[in-house]
Amino acid sequence: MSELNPIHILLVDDHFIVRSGLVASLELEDDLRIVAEAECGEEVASLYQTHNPDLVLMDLQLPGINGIETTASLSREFTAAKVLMFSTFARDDEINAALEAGALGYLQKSAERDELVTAIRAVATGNIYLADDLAERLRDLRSGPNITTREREILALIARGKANKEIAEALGIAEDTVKRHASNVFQKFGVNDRAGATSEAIRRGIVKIEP
Amino acid sequence: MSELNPIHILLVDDHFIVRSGLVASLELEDDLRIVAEAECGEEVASLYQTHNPDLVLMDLQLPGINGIETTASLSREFTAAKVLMFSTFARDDEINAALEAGALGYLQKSAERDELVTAIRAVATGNIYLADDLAERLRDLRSGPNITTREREILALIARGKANKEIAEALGIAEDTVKRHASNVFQKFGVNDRAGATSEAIRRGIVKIEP
DNA sequence: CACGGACTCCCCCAAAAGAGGGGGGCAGAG
DNA sequence: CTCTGCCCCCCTCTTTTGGGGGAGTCCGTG
Repeated sequence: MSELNPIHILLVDDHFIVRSGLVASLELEDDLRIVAEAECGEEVASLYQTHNPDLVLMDLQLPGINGIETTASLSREFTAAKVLMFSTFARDDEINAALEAGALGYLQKSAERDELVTAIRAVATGNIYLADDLAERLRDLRSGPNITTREREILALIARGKANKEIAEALGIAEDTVKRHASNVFQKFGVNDRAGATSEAIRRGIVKIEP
Repeated sequence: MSELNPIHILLVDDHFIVRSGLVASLELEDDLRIVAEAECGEEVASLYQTHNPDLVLMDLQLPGINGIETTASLSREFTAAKVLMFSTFARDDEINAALEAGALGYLQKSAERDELVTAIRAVATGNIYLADDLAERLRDLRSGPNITTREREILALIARGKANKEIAEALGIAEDTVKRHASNVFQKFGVNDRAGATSEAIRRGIVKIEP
């Protein structure tokens, strides 16, 4: 809280624009000090060790190992690490994954400066920070239907246009079983065909889409 | 190029972090001057009129009217407006839409500072700026399969899990016609079922996904 | 005007999908 | 130990899908 004991921050973001924006904004607060910057997840561990920051402000979208994985491995290595995740989006599954990986807070990049500073101070002192609306959505997610790992696998293949028979062969199970899983997913999603399930899966971030 | 004739920039971005980052970075260049900032598309027109900037640096993702629509209406009103679109992603369809809306350049936020400055100078003097890889992808897109409006409509309904019969009723056409359109789309996409088509459509940005 | 593209509809048909109904095994939690 | 959730398999059934053929209109461009 005072200049005598500033919050040391390790910044992790691959966009220089964002880094310079954060540096410019945060250095206006005399209790915040950015002591190191990383451009990718790979650099984080060693920078953490040398600078021992009070808080890691981490972008979720990072090239290579992403913010979630970085957070997870950082938390494993340094259990005291306090991570505030910082993302362009507020996707339910990402928030969930970030918190499970050990992040203490999740903030959208659209957040105002005040909120950012509040979140930093909260997380640096070991509190959990989540904006109201995010907290609400997270509750919905946790109470919502949970898709099993097997169902995820089938879903991923369905979204890639695979037929039940192909999926069965790929997974080494009977086609009937694939249909069974698919039906269960449809029910959980409240849809009634694979196209609808595909949309849902992509929307919920269960299935990633890439070229 | 000189301090006597700096490039006046209107910045449009809803994220204060990005704005302050850009201000911090660009003011290091003495031929660049940010003369105004807008947080949303609605503010752009009047700010443009009062400041008459040489360049508008516009974020594509804006709340309310997005960067593309804003660019389109700005270009209509002020034909001399030079817009450099600035986006987190490099989605083919967005690049295409941005250029069609009248933007002279498209830059990813992951761009380095050098590239940003280069792009700004290029666009401010009326040139078109597109990174190599983006230009290449754009060519692919233009030469690639073009989906007709009717096909888009059908695609959107397919992605929402509608059956052919439902789509036919919704559009007031025969189910056979829906199937015909669907088949054509499958062929154009190189997929063989509606789930695959849904993925493709979402990936290409033809179908939007929202809660 | 002729041509191509978009849109429309018709027919047929094999294959797949989706919704039921069974049942069994195996883990972890209570 | 029982119960629950996940995973697996088999069956039947109806509906949907997707591919093939052919064929008409309308519209804009060359």
